[in-house]
Amino acid sequence: MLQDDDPFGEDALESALSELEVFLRARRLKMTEQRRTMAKAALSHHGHFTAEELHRALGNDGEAVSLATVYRGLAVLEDAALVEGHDFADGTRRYERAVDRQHHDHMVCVDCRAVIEFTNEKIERLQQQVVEAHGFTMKDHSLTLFVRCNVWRADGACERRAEREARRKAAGLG
Amino acid sequence: MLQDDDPFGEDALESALSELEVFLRARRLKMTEQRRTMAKAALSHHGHFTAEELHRALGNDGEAVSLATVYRGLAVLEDAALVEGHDFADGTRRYERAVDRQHHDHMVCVDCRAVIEFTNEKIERLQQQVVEAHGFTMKDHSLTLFVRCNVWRADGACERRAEREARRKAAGLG
DNA sequence: CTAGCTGCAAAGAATTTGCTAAGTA
DNA sequence: TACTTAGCAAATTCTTTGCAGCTAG
Repeated sequence: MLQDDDPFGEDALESALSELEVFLRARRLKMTEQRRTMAKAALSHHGHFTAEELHRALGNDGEAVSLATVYRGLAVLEDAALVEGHDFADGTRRYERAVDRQHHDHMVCVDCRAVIEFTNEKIERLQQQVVEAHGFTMKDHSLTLFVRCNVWRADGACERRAEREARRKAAGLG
Repeated sequence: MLQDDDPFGEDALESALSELEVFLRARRLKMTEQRRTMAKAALSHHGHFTAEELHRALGNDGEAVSLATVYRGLAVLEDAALVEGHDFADGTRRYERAVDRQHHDHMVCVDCRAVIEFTNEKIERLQQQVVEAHGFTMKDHSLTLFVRCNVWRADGACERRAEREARRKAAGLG
């Protein structure tokens, strides 16, 4: 799931890593092998990933980092703004690279859980206006559109849909 | 937390309950004392509440419903569109009445966790346009603006802020 | 050296589920 | 009566934490 192709560039990665070092130094935290490994993997990955997935990916590379450390490390990387965490209302937090990326929002397919990104400047501006109109300060915002991506109708890409519905039905509740 | 004043009206509540009955009948589910009790409490409550809170509220009224049943019941009420569930990224699902209410989005204060509602037609329309432009079907959407409501500066209403920060600091990562 | 880190196993919080008695249509 | 529920407790899932030894600065 985490891929080796680098949509980011060797140099960009290097610069992000030194950003991380600056961040760590500023709070007397340490640059460890694990943090470096995780940062590299997280930044090179394109798309969203969970703690569990990052953990598995590192395990496969023979660069194993314990799951607890992955959770702690992701918190650090998020604080350092190298990654961004999202809550897509399915009980599992998802992350994505936050450096060298423009801001965007998400659509999540309720069938197959695919995540589609989009940007809309007008919406951004309107959000800011709403917050200001109340006299508040915007710290963050999260816009997620839950959609049916309809892909399954064409080529079965939403195959997980069937699974999930079967599971749900079997579990009772109608 | 759940209050007895009814911002909803006796008759509106009755009509919502029969809506629920129709929903249940349509899927051969049963109208039980617990479901009726929960529906009443949930609908009469104004503002957001958690499963835990609803459970406690019913317990206090001497109308005890087990926590498991509250969870299952909220799922039914949500399916029946009597309540709406939200995920404000703090690990606990929150609900609110969904009948006789216009759609709205939320601002959540990152300091005191206060929830402020707002509506913005323009944003709604733009969201719909985005989804359509991709050929998807909108099933739901969730827009949450995380803000600093600044109230604490004036009157201390955001006092929980201090608590939370202390806890966070004590928990390490700091 | 020494504060901070890691791995491990255990703890936690929120939510879900299996099972059996009980209730509804 | 037949099928859906409720309550309870155990199980799950994701995430956090305590602790003892390890490591970077």
